[in-house]
Amino acid sequence: MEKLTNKEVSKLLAEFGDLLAINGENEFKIRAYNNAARKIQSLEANLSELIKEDSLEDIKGIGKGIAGTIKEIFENGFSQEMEELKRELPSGVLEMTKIPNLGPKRAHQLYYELGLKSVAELREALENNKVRELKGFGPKSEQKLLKGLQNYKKYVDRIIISQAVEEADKLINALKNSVEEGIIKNIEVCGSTRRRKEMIGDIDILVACAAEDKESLSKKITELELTDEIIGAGDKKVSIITCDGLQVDFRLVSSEEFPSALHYFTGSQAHNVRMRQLAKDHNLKLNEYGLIKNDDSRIDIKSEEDIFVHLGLKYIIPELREDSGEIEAAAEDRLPVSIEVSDIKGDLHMHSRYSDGAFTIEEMGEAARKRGYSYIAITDHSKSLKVANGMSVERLKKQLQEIDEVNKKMDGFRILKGIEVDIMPDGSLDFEDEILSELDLVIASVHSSFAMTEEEMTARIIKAVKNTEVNILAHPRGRILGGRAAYKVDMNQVIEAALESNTALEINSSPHRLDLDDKWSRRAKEAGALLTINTDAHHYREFNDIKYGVSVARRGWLEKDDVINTFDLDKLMKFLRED
DNA sequence: GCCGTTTTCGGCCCGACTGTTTTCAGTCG
Repeated sequence: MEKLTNKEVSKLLAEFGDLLAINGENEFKIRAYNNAARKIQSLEANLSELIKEDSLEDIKGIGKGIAGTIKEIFENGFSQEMEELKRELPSGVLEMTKIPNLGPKRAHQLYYELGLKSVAELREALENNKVRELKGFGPKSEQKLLKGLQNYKKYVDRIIISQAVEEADKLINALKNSVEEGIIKNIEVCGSTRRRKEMIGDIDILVACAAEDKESLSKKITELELTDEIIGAGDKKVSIITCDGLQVDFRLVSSEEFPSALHYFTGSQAHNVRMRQLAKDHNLKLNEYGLIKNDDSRIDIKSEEDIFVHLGLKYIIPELREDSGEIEAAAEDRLPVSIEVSDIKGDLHMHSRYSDGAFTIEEMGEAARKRGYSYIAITDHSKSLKVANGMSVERLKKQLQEIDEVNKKMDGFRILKGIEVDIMPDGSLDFEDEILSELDLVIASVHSSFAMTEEEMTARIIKAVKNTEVNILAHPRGRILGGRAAYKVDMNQVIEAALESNTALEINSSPHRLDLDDKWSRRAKEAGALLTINTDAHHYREFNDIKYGVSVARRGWLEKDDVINTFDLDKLMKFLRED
């Protein structure tokens, strides 16, 4: 049977939790399942390995019961208890809980008191005013649910991080422009956007202002041109849906509360739960308004960092706040010294007009030099990638001459001769080794025949990685966010091969790829492999995407020395010349 | 269901907003 992925198991556990909730089970039991689902989702190791080692119960939050359920799901593809629950509850009831403002309790009521088994039946009951007769429902609930029913599928599911950052900037500027200067004391995007997750579900914006301005500011938010629908609006919290179908939550606090609100609102939820427990252990209470002692007096908090310090921790950057070991590491002073954009000395993956780029070699070089880089590599596509105007041997040789010419004009800056060579289905490369050996740097990547078995694809990629001419494996898993799933490949084996053959694994900074992702980057580092963060730019504007790649690296616990393009030119060349 | 430098039983993060209520439950983050 096909192995289930961590993600699929996580989804099943969460679904189990939802089913239990609809059935009115103990809320802490439900929480345990949801907690376990989150743990599995953010797990680095592969579940099948943990099952083999019988070490599931080592994960905090997973005990005998849930470990048993996971094993059962793995062996049989389903859990007996879950199937029984599903038999009791039609799938439409679970679907109902996806409608805004309709949770498990009310779904339970609708099913057991009105016998509603599907979203369609719910709609009919709402239209016939049947629902308002239930206890706890009324005419307003009826209207809200009808509206939610229209929209619940229309809303955007998730957007990529770059879109979220742009959208947040737009909203922040729009709000700033709608009020007098000085009203907004501080404003910051929080949530998963601040943690720089690769995909974002909704946007959270924190605003500091004076108490007397809260009401008018709340009103301003609901009146923004970008606001399509108001979900809720109080003087502390406003939730809207934008014209693009994106949910945005605003929180309004005082300047004094801003640091603790910033921490709270940045999350992740799992990180916050741990931090609040930790506060409790210190006989304190942590919430969005501050760190509060038992006698209700506040501890003076000037910055987010102060919160960590008061709880005996080193400062944890937002990218690491996922409850994946950062709190323990902060307590023991072994957090990584996270890599920063300013550590990057050059970009080793980009395209010029020789293939599918928009600019000449000189234009790309000049733009990179202006950015403050000390080197770049021009890495156009090889011949078989016809859709991207892949180069023949002759054009490659012409390009090498041109790079020599341009380098003569560049002072204190170097353009490396590179190529992005296709990995053919049999694992061979699209150019002979003899030609590749003339280059400073060879990137290998897969652009065709994605639908191979895991064994075939793994063998294909490992063969390329082990070729001594290859220095970098680009976008190793081939995924396009929101577009194409990663091809099937055993990354653990690829990482081992990269380590043995001194090949760097790329974090491709294109916000559509972000490949490797945070988890695999962390895994690669732990295995001792080296990485490289590049933009794959086809336009020099895309050099700016490097920040997204660096965010992935930060989320993956990477430090400067794990990434070859933080090296100065001499050290980099030494790495490239080693086999 | 999970967990334990006071515990194997009795807790489990904390708060905002809404609608239905007359003090609160449900939903959401």
